[in-house]
Amino acid sequence: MAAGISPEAAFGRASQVLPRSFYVRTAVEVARDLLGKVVTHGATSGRIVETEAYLGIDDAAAHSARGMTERTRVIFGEPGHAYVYLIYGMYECLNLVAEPPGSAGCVLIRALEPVSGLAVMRRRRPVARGIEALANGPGKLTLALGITRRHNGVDVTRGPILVSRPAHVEEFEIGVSKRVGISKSADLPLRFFVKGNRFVSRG
DNA sequence: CAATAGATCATCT
DNA sequence: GATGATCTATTGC
Repeated sequence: MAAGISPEAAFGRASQVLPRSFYVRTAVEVARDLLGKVVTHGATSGRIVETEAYLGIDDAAAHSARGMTERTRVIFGEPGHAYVYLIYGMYECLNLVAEPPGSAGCVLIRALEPVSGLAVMRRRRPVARGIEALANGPGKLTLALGITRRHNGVDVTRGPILVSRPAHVEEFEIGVSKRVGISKSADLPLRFFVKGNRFVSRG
């Protein structure tokens, strides 16, 4: 490599943290566009391969469906922040807030393809057999990345959790299906995933 | 393979 | 007092 040429210039583009404007769109647009992006926390990071959109209106499955409460406050707040909540008394789920302040709408991150910090992830998820199982579910990926309710409300354009567009983006097809594990508004096609990717939580 | 039960608790009714 | 945007182990085909 020639002197004076940065690695970024040599490879064409650097990894770049997604700006606030990325999140100021509908939850569906943000959910689709988050596929292929990378979530980083500390030494661990993973590529998003599965998401679900939760809407501000006409979506009974969304936590925001009954208006703002103490728990759902961040969903109504500034886009580009993390909404982390406890599910089934045991696991935590990571969401990214979409849409402008005042408008509810968020995206559940359902599965990651591990990118860095694999050894740390394995330590945090000793029951996982292969690397596919480290983060192929919403409760698993928060464990693997060390994300907890402490991170509820953090700004993912600033850290300690960051979401970026990787320097090298591979092409992929987007699959669409019903969301997983809900009983209300269950038939809406709001789950998006990288077609054929082995780290998706189900086919 | 599929189906099911148990773990465990903050939030909301 | 009931309800989950889940995961794992176990049981049954």
